[in-house]
Amino acid sequence: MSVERAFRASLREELLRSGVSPYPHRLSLGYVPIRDIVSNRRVGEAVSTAGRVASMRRHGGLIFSDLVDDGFKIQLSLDLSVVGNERFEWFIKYVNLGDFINVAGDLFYTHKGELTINVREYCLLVKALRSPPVKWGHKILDTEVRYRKRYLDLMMSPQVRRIFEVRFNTIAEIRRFMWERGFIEVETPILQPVYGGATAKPFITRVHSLGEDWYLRIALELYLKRFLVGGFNKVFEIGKNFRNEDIDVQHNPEFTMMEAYQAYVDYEDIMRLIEELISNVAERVLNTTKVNYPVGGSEVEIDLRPPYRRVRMVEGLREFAGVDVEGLSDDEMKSLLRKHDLLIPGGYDRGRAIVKLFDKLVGEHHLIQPTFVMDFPASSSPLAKPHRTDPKYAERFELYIAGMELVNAFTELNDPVIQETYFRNEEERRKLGDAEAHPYDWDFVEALEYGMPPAGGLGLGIDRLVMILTGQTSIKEAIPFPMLTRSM
RNA sequence: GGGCCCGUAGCUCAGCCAGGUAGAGCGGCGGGCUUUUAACCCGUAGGUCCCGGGUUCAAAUCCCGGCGGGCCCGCCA
Repeated sequence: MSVERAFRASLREELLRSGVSPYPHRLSLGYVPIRDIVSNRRVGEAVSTAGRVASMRRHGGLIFSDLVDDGFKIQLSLDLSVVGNERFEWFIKYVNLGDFINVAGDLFYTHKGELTINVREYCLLVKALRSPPVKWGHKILDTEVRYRKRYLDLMMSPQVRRIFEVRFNTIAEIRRFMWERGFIEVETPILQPVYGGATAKPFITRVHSLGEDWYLRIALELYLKRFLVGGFNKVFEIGKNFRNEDIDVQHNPEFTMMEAYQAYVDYEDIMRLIEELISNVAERVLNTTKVNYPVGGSEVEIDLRPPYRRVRMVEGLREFAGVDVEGLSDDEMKSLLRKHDLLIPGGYDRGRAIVKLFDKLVGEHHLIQPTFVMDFPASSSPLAKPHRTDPKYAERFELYIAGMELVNAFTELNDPVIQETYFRNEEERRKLGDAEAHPYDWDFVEALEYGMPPAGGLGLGIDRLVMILTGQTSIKEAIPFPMLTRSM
């Protein structure tokens, strides 16, 4: 490596001495994207383009080379009899794999039928001091290198590039969908004096000018609801959340959520909104609502077309685990928890116990096709409105796909007195050892006291949606620069 | 927090079990070759064997500790 780098650095020096810039400011030969050239083949026509030299195959006085530009590739041929001896030799001496060049020439098809630019002129644009780690189109296999130096992963592998094209198209389509339905995209603070909107451990950061420790947000929820109080009826935000918890195949400490809140609707309306959103986005991004996803070692076809199955949490436990929690006494619940090695931080609570059992016995294993799990126990949902027919439950649901939780949504709690009670309960649980209990947010309660319209809201994990749409089982594959330990 | 696997050339890996001169292919560089596309042929350079300690005449190899990565479980939305 160091030998090769030194060699290329010496070429750079030679170029500078000879008055040729190894990093010119502008393209001297013009530029049409390779994407446009290959999609609009006009054989015989003169074209100019630019890109990275991805391969070279020399046959005496003829060099075939592949030029890659913005994910598209075209073959060049450099013919000694066309460019002349001097420019031919210069190319061999000074142009290496990984360099960027600007070329002008004529389009033709080779004997093998490949569209090729017969180069008349060329110009070096960038002298790369390091060569590409693998041949273009081949995957780097060392996962650590792929994550730490994602630019190489993107550079070398069209499949990896494709994942991120899907990711950013997905975000664009979500945005378009929400705008089309009249939602306004807003911004809320990432740095917050009180975190909230989810149960998670936060990152703490120092605000020097205030002399205070603040938090990086763990959710968007409480500030978006303040928009509802302020009179906005339909708002959404796409942004990063930060949760100071474990890193694994479904969790990255920094991850992307879309949250949306709509006045005058309930969680039933939100279910329909989500069905439309996800199927619409899949259709737009993939041209299909059917995706293949590995589940338990084999590919399963998942159909994102509505309607999605709706199942109450207690019914799910009955159907998939054979447990009728509504018929169990607290003592029976506790022994069931013990049997499955489940602990409840902050002490036993019937609602939380039901959720624990559901997560353990049902969640990942059974909910492969899109399924709304409805009606969580009220005590597990301090920001959701109690159920209209049974206040032991909350009007809350989660959407599961491929065993992953993608969406969490409620009919939003807008009674400030109940909200205050829930916050107090959470504070009590915190004192009893539940580090992830929801903090008390006085200002939010005060906002509710001014009146928040009845509303439905949702949070969608975008990284996980991208995993589903691209068939990836690790969230690191769906995040461009996933979090890894600093050192290498 | 627990378990399993991995770390050797730019890349992919062999060598480790059973200690004795650091290897191959690809890539790089030099040469040859005017229709190749994982081009081909000849030659050649390239090493902190993840780090530290121990055992030994001798450690990539055995032992201990650490670091980094992957996966599974626990915890967690």
